[in-house]
Amino acid sequence: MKRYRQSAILDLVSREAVCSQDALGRQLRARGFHATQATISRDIKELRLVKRASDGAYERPGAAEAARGTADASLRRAIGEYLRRVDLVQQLLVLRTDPGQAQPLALAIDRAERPEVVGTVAGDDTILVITRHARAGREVRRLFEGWAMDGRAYPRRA
Amino acid sequence: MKRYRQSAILDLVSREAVCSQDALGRQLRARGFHATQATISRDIKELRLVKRASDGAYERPGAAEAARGTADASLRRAIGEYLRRVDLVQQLLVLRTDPGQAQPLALAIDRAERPEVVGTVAGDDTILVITRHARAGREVRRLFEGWAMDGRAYPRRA
DNA sequence: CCGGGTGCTGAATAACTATGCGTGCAGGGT
DNA sequence: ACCCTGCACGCATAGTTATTCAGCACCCGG
Repeated sequence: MKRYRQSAILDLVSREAVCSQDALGRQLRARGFHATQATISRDIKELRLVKRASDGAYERPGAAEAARGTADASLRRAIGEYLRRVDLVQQLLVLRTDPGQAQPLALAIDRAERPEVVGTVAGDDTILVITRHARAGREVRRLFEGWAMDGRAYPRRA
Repeated sequence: MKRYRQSAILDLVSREAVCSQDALGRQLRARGFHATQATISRDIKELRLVKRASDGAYERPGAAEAARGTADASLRRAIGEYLRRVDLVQQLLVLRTDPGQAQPLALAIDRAERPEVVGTVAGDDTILVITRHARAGREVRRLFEGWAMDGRAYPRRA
């Protein structure tokens, strides 16, 4: 029983954002498993799942990295994860992240080696991206803003 | 204030396993920050930290992957994380993991391309590793068992 | 010098998760 | 057959985290 149930948990969690063990319990019931929250807590621990603070969903650690492909896909993912705001001044792009996240995002931008981007300077929560000219800046902004919208569909609690 | 505090949180969390927001609060106080659990909860959410179910510690997602180097180091890490038991029968090594973890571990073993290992077959929580001969099997077992002991030093709650 | 925002925070509390304890159910040995 | 031992589990509850509600500071336009 335990084995099948735990597999079902992995499956459920990979398909959709499940934010509480009770919710998981209900989903499991729909699949024919009956388990209390206590049991699910133990399962989750054994499966070494991780709970994201940002939306409370459970996931397998490294699930994100498995989905990661090229440097470009990586950048896309980093943007979806870290980018908060974008401002454009001529050919200079000012990106804001939550505190401490500027470095990883800047790294992803550098690695993507986009031709329009001349270079980046990153502080703690701000990145300055220098593009070749204002036109390139606008393009990059549009691109980044589009990506930033992508991963925003997690359910919130009521 | 918020910014500095959040940076301190990232720093603390990367240095040692912190399992609760109250504990984090105490550590912060030692560094001169005063914040209630409510504030820390919000910080953790903004920083998008993740809470491991296995030991309750907070971490940055991808912290593990950043620390990852060669395929060998990756294997080492996967073993520390997933391997539960090892049995040896002649040149056949039977590895046990928690449910659903056999596939990722087998993948890591394959990728390491160790010369003693001919191939692997993985189910849900069991991996069969075929080595060239019994001697090679013993070597690999010793190696894996050593690695499996490495990462076992997380603090537990009292 | 006001209102009206906005952002950050603490206190209280609701929501969620972990765990001690007890039960029942195999499997193994005597 | 009977007693161990180990495992899985539920119940109750302790422990941990998220959120709501308010208050305060700051800023900006009138």
